[in-house]
Amino acid sequence: MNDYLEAWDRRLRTAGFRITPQRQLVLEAVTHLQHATPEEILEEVKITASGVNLSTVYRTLEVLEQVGLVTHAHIGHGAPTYHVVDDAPHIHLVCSRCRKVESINGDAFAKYANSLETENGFVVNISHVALHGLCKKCANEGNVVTDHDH
Amino acid sequence: MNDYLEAWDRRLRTAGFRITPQRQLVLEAVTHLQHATPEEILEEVKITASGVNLSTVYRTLEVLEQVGLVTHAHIGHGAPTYHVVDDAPHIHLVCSRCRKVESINGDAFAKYANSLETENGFVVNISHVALHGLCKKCANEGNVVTDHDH
DNA sequence: GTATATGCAAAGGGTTTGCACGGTT
DNA sequence: AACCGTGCAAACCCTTTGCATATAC
Repeated sequence: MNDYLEAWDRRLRTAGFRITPQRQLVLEAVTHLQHATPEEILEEVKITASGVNLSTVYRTLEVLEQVGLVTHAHIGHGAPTYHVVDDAPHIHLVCSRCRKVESINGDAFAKYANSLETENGFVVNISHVALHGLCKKCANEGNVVTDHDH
Repeated sequence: MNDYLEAWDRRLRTAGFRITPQRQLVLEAVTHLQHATPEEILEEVKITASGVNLSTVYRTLEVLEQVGLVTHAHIGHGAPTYHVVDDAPHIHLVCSRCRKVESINGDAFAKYANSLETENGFVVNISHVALHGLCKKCANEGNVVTDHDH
């Protein structure tokens, strides 16, 4: 583990939140699943604690995000996906045609983000970035960028 | 005007779609409003044709996007915003704290996008890009990246 | 003991869909 | 005349909210 997870409870406490089994389980589920929607997180949590409610998952994710333990990105049409903040910084490439999602190293993007910060003062949340377009395979097959996506 | 708008009806026709008043009005509304949600587009369209239905706007936007006349980006929590494709390429910076949206020139981003294409084969739809983070003002004021946003 | 967190159920926003009618080709 | 596009209404998914109960502190 690492500082983030060792100290998850301290993070919550120092921000004035209470420690509950639900919060622990949701955080563990996000950590374990890597990129999961609230619904998927609920299913994971229910394996251990079947009584947990979806609205609790939503409220918990909001809290965990507030204290910086998790973040989310918008991939695909529907629900956002959550992941723990200390994952290796990465960005998401979402194919508008085949819907496949790739996670790629965020270092190159970070350079662009830094120039943005220097020139515009805007600080990008890199973990949140999802770029839409055509993956290698689809770009080679077709040409019209349909992009019905998300 | 320009090629895109002069030929909007040909674009549709050659793709096998029919020309209808609704499609013309929706395209005009998107052009005029610049970054508008389906709901906002409907209101604009209704000024001229009060009988038009929301579902028609959705279906029409899908068609217009398929033939490459419009595209959309995800800004804020809720509905996506649509804009015409021949707008000067730009990307959106969405502040997670104050919710303000800036549109900035997309040239610098395009360089990063090109490197992505070279190295990963992924072709980014630049008009679709929305980067989330903290705007200059909010970055200077606070520090915790809350990012409740969408 | 008190304030916060949870479960439940209902409501809400945004989007999609089935169907019959009307309009474009 | 044939087919596509539209309006309408219902259904759908995802998310939020009010309230009473339970729980962490």
